[in-house]
Amino acid sequence: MKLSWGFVPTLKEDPSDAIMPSHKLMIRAGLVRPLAAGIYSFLPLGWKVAKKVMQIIREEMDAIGGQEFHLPALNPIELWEETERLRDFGDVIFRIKNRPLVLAPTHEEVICHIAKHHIKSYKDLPQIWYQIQTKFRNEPRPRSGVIRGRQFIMKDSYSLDASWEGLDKSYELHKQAYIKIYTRCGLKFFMVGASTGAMGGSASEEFMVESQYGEDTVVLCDKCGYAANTEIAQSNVPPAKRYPESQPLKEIYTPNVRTINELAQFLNVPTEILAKSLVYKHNGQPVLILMLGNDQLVEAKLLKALGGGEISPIEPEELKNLTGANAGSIGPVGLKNFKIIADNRLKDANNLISGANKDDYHIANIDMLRDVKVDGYFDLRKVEEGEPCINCGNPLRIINAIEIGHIFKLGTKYSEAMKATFLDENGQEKPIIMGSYGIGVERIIACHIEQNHDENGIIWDKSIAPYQVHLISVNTENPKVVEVSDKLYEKFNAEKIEVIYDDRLDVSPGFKFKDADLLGMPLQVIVSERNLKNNQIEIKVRKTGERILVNLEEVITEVKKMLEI
RNA sequence: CGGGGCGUAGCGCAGAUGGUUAGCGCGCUUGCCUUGGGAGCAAGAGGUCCCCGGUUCAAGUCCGGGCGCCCCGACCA
Repeated sequence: MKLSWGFVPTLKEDPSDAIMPSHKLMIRAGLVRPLAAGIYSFLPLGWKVAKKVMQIIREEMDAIGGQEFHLPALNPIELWEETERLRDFGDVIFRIKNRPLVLAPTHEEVICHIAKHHIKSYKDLPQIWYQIQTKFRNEPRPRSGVIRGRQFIMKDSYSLDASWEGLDKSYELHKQAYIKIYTRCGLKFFMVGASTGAMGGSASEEFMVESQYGEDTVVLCDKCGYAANTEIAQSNVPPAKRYPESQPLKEIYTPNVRTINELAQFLNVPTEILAKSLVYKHNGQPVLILMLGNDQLVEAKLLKALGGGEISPIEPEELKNLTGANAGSIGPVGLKNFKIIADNRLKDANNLISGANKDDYHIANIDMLRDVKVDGYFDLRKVEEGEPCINCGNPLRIINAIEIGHIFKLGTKYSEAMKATFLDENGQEKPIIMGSYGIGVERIIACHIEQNHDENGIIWDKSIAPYQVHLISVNTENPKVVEVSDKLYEKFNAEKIEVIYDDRLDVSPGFKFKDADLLGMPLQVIVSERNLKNNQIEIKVRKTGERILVNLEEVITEVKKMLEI
């Protein structure tokens, strides 16, 4: 491609509303343009990168026996009612106004629909079906350029198995394929245990890229390798104590004390004997949640403990009506018509202090066994930096990360709901056992740029660079330079080396160099008057800045060597 | 969905207390000139000042409403 006619609109200045380097650079280098919030147009250069990423994904999915589909983005709304996900997704699902259709945010339903009609026997299994397709999600807040959009490209695949062992195998195949895909795309990444969320299922893992801009927080142990999303992460923090003797309950006057810290200070006691009460509504019913001290509640854990459904913090007014007290004075003792669950750290503890359900009063010496009717203990707390690792005791680290892939063992949630069954060896009807696996294509591109850029621009890995070579002619007033450059361009093309050629006659050398660094092709081949005098051509490595001079006749050979092709 | 910010030329922005013909840099067009790190000179083109309504002799500017975009939070399959 020649820049004299190619559409590569580069920008000298950063777009004002971009924060992340990848967002700025994708726009400045002419890869994408915003159309609306969370909606981007891919321009030729960006689309070329996307196609390379998709090709890598395709090759690795094919290698594990995946079969590529192309499923419709428009789905009948009934399909989504069958699995109740129309309700579960809520406003996130785009609905079509003039037909009973929705824009699919993912494709478990369609896969099940096909499987239901065509998978009849255990002999038809296993299957791995995948597609690379545009997904639609009405995100409440798109952000970070292409990283969270309302429309995005996703590789989604689905495994269909006759047994749980089969699912394990399909899951493992995907895990290995994903490792290869991200490695080939030149990403530094890691895996964490993750929450299955509303997708359901028994287990899931996420592929993560460390980034200060990441929307996820993950807990890492540098010693034993423990890694988990904070949505499920646990640590080895000590539980609250159980003293030999439980003191009698005692009401204490605590004027204007609202928070745990204020309470600890007011009573001059450690936070480890204080039980914090939170009230949520679960499917419309109030639930009291007891946490130790200043422990933070993880809503994903709470949702899991409650078995799914809808949860939200209770409104202050309703809280007052139900308990007679305001937040800050709520407690488990004497509370009626509330489901009460507690964090594991509080199990069997005694001599605790919590709210009295009366403003400005707390109750001391609460014994979880004697005074509280607990409906269950669960891990509900957020792990904090420096707490001992659950496996080895080493202090844990907490970092932000961007999720670039997620793999789920779904089980039979969808096949049961949609009656996608098969006959097993004994002629018994069984639901198909499913797995679901996703990769965000734009996120791979954005994360690659996050990890590979400098103050001048992008530094592409050759595996997904739009072009391998950026050919530059400087001193175009010299006909010899133009002639040699043109010939080199033809030669690169003949040799099937992808080349973008800055053949513009009216652009100064400095401008071309800046553009080349911004676009970030792995090698720059520079044809100039001063080097041509000695029959030499300059090759610059974008990543290292290293420059070498080679004889004109050796350029192609040298470039091939440097690109290892 | 809560909180904050912004909306003026393709992009980045300036336009106190309302007051002529709305500016600046970059980019764009034409000409001259220039060619190793985003050159220079000259002449140009380009505007629904986000939209609707109001106040006023007069609104980019003040008031009301709406829309859009960004950021923080909530949510995130």
